[in-house]
Amino acid sequence: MELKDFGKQYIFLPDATRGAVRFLTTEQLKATGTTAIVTNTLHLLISPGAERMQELGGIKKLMNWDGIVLTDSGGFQVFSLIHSKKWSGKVHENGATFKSPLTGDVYELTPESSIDIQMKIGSDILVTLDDCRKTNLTREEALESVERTIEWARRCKNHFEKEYGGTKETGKLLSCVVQGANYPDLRKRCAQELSEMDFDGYNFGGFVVNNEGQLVLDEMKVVVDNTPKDKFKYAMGVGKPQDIRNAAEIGYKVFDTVLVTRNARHGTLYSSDIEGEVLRISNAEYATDQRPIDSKCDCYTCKNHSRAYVHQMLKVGEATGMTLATIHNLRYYQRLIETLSQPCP
RNA sequence: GCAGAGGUGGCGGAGCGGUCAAACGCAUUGGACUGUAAAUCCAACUCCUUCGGGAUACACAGGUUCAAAUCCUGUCCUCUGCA
Repeated sequence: MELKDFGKQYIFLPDATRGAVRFLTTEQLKATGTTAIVTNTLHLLISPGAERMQELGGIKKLMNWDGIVLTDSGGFQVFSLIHSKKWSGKVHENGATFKSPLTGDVYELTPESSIDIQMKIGSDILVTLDDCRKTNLTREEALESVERTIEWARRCKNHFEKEYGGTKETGKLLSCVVQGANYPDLRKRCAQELSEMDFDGYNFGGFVVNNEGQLVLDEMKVVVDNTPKDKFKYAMGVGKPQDIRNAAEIGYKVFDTVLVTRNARHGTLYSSDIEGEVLRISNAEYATDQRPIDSKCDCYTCKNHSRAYVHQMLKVGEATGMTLATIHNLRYYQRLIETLSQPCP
């Protein structure tokens, strides 16, 4: 697929946060039908570091990956690690300053440095640094987040264009993140102001589900309605299979979620044989089940192994169990994406 | 046979007079996970219950005490050392 066509069709990107989809080789990843992945700026910054990534020829060479790479900006980590005080650091007007829990080294993530790092990683699709926060924000907090996100997006774009020549020179795409929490007017304002800056894609940021676990479709729709029709819409972190279907219906084309791979490792698999499509492989009932996880699935796991085998391998903590489960879930998601592309009968 | 040490929930293992249905691990059984600090986390795990409790329980049988898994006596069993 040509990069310029990214997001014209539905696409699901697994998270290869640190340069690998956990428990999978690049070859196994390709075999699931995956054509694009997400890696993370902040994780790769901490290890192996931006300079080292560049020295090694970038993520694609390192992974031997010939598909598309999208780098998340680190905005979400700013939220989940620094705002939540899991890492020591602080968020300020200029970005975030924080200490690596690994080495104690102090890092400064700014809109400009985020772009620099993403360039050094060798990303195809960059994401602007955003000020992501928890749910249930007060209006003031949400407003501050929106204003900062817009300002940082502006700085990212300026830097990307001045320093690297922008999309024209690099052939890379730059997408931005829309914040605004659950305030539709703030979402709208954020979407409109970002649209004026003309990005290649618009990503729905913040938390995608409410406290009840329901996808925030209304907020998501505001963003679709207030961003350019011809640019891709990326629902970051979405989601459960049904959430992806619902988001697709209102106009989102690009998806990623940790659920697919994390659930696999934790024994929550997907199967069209099961009502509700969730199969908890660790449950006792599968200990002697000789059937494949999903009778309609064409993945390596389903073609070669039984539910009982995956159950047993996961139960005893064999890495192979994680691998087989991850392969299946990823393939399930890729097939889900294929069905979205087909017109409803 | 003699001398030590010891027998606690499915397993390992704390507790050594009251706050013990008994820490903690493991196993088991459910559940959660949504831009990955996650091969993680949560819950249940003697029986009954109208969820307030109730009844049995720490090898077995007695005993001391207001009160025993904890102290005493006997029985059975296990391990280590010496013959």
